[in-house]
Amino acid sequence: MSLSPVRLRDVALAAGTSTKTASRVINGDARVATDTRHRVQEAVDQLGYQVDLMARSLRKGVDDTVGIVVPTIGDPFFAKAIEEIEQMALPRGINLLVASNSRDPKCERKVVDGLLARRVSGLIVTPFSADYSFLERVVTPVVFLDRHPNGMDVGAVIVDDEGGAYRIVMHLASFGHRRIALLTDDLTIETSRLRREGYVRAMLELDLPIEQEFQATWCVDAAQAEACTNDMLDLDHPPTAIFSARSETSLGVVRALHLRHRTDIAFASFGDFATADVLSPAITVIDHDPRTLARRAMEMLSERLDGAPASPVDTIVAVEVIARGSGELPALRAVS
Amino acid sequence: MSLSPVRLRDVALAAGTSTKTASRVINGDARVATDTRHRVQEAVDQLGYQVDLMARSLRKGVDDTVGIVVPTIGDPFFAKAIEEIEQMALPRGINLLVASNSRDPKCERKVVDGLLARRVSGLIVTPFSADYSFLERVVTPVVFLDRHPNGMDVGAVIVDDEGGAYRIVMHLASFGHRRIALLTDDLTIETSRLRREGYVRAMLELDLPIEQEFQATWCVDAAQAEACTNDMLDLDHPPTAIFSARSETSLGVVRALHLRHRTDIAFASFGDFATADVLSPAITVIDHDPRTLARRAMEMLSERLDGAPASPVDTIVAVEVIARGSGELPALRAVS
DNA sequence: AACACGCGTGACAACGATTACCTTGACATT
DNA sequence: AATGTCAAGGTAATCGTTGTCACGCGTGTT
Repeated sequence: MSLSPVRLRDVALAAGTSTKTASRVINGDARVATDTRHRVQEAVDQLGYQVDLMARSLRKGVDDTVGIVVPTIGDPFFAKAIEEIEQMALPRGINLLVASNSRDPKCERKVVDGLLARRVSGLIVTPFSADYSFLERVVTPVVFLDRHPNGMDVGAVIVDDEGGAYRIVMHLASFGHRRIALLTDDLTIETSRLRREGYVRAMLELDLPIEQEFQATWCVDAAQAEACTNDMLDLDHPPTAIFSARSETSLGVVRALHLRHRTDIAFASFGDFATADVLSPAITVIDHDPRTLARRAMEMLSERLDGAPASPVDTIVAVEVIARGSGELPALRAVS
Repeated sequence: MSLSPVRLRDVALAAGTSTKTASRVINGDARVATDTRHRVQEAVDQLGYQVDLMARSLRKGVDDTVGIVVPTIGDPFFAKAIEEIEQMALPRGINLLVASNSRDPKCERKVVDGLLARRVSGLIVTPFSADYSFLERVVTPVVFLDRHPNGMDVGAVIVDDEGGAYRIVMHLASFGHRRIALLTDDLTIETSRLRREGYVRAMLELDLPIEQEFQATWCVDAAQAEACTNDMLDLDHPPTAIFSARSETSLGVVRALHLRHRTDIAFASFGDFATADVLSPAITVIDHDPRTLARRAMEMLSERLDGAPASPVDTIVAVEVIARGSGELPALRAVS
């Protein structure tokens, strides 16, 4: 029935000690006589004993496990982040519980509660749009990744969304573009909102009009982004440059431009993607590496696990523009 | 200290029952009077009680958790597979422990042992190259995904690697190619080996020579694939068509071809990738959907959890060739 | 000589839920 | 009326490990 019928008591019996002493050996407690330690070690090896982590966790009150919640696991950005965190956790003997909130606020709370009920020692969460204030009453350390939670005033590990967007729009404009379109995901998502703010700031500073027709602010996937791009290009006065605020939507834009053979439209993407440098023209992007973000988050969580208090200050990861060609296409002289 | 100071005894106390009855209500046992059930329910809601899953798991002997082990989490193929499994597990209240074996046989055993020590109720494993015979003595159900384990004679959920590779090579040949190169990952990996076998079968059947110079059989990443492609193209008699047996390596091939502006070389990839249909020419691929594979694996695991015995028979998922252009480029007349 | 102290160790009680087993009373059956 | 059946609920043991406390012993201190 049992996974392995070998219990600590069996080890203790074989070594001729009490379970407590065997436990000490296993936990590397220094206060054990060398020869006793030896006998226990031998019994462990011979019997093939393995701790029952469930029992350990119950006794200790926490589980050596970190939970991570992201909107979608399949998104390459989050997949890479998960990978990085797993790599950092593994050597410390920490396991990773992965869950997605499925971009659904209802699901979101349930998923986090489920992880907490499992007594994870810590949590890394990319919030979607649920209210997270309930976490204030929870002692489990939580680090927020990529966005701030609603209803909670706490620091997060984020990238410079606003600044990056601002810079890339300025970049596009420096090639003569005045009609710059914006594609974003759902604006209730903080990253989308901030990137839009960067876009707006740049446009205002440049004294360029923010046309309603050039604002596609609800593209949740590549297909929608493609449709929106097509719509914009069909306008009487279409944009000459496009800024897509997310890798996923960028795929849609690229697809639309490609199918229409519009190699004259300038394009820049917030977020790199696999073949961005191989397309013709190669895609200019703002690189924001999920691994860096993840690493910072895990470091912060480790500190919290060691007792550091939650910081109200953000950790902001810088981003950089990678010019590859698509963002440097000049604006053609206006037709009108 | 505790996550939530509310224990089952508190609920029982508030409802005026024994913990046993409260437990019955929580576990949906029918043998509870409606009004008692009501009182307990109320106490649960009011106190905000949540089961301690650690305690439950210790008592029950298993944890409502499924572990998944893949070579690399960041690989889009496995990321999608993980996503699918998580989506299937969530509604059943099953959590997902994700771990990677880091393509390292030493790590592999440790990772699986760690998950078993956690008393997961089941395991889905994409084996790398460790010996898995130790699992024969383990009662936890394990389903193998994408490959068979070494040292164990058991069914797995796999795709038709050999057949798919065979078909795509025949496809390339039907456009006049005789000099067809092969790029694979490490051949100790079953998928790589089988895809190579499909290639070999096709070549033999077509009576085409299998040139050593056209076999790059150790491309673990895109960079190596790119280098190998460049080497081949620099040969005196380079290939006119290339078959890459893995998405990751395909990215390298695409990069090499693109940078050399070689739009004359035919190319096909085992495994689709994000912008394959947007490149010029668009990339012909063998589509093998990670979600389908994952779904089958999870279904099989569910059956095993319900007591079904391990099947020695494979579940083979069919694959299909998606012709997009790059694989239909004709062979130019030989120069010699 | 009395005392405190550190060390190695073990007995025992948690941790919080489930489960095997038991009691009780209501009702049906003979 | 006696008995059997079954629903509803309780008691105490238990899952495997670790923390608390106490013990015996040798040593250095006063």
